[in-house]
Amino acid sequence: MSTTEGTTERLEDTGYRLTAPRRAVLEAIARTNRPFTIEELSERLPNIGRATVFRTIKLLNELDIVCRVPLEDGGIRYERSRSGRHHHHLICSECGSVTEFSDPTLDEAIEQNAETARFELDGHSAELYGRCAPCQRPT
Amino acid sequence: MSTTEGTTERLEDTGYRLTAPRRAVLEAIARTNRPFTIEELSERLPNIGRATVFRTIKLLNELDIVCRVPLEDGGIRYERSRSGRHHHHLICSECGSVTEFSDPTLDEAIEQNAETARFELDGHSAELYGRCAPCQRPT
DNA sequence: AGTATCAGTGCGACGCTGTATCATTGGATG
DNA sequence: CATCCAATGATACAGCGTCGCACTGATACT
Repeated sequence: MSTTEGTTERLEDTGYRLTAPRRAVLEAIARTNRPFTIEELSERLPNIGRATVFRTIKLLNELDIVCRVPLEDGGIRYERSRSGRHHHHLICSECGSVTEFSDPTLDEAIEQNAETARFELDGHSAELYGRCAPCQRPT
Repeated sequence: MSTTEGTTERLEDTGYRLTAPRRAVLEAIARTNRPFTIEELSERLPNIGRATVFRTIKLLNELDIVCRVPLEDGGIRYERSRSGRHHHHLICSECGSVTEFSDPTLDEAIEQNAETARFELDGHSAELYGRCAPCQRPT
């Protein structure tokens, strides 16, 4: 729910319009607790054009309200960003759950490598694939 | 050139057939020094079916002979893997060059995070985006 | 060497994900 | 409440990759 709250002002402050479709997308996302594809989201919003859903998610991604989650197989899902800031993902291949984490040590290791290579770092991504704790229980 | 050499046996040893199209793809890759898209590769091999190029690259990727390079914009390029083993990428958004690097410290930081979250790690990816040293020269 | 077998190929159709176009609509502002 | 232009919806399109299927040719067996 806090997703919808703080966000409406975010949109306005950034000069974007708060329209009915955008509100609908935000609400749909707030009601979701698992990573979703655009297609899934679009199906749950039959009155909203597919293109608009794509456009809205792209926008929300730029505003760090949702984040892109690249899967191991090359697929893409999205999830509402809990922290709203830079982070990495633990992606469970069993149940599909995605957990965010931040780690200064990890970020520093990345920066260190860039520096060594005299590489001017703009951004980076790091995804961890495997099985989350609940999914490790014996079958 | 070493790409073609060691690889032919790799294919045979793994039970795959060494066919003319696969040889052609390997040679084309050996002649390339920059990351490529399948489409580019396919254009350079007009006698080889597009599907076959896809299939071959998929195979070579599994054998760690080429590696997938996910770009910042979501696009995918491939590059022949120099090390043939686990590594990360420095991806220049200016010239598109891709540099491999390995760093035990980085890998360890990743493993540490997985452990903390009681996450059973299968694999991970880390991509660094920015500008390589030559591209930082004043315009 | 001759032949049988089936992995690999080529072609074209298809599917999925995302974007472009463009006429229409409806928020924000004064 | 009138104006303006960002945003929308519908649809066509583009890119990337896979599928299905008939054919071929590399490998193994005799």
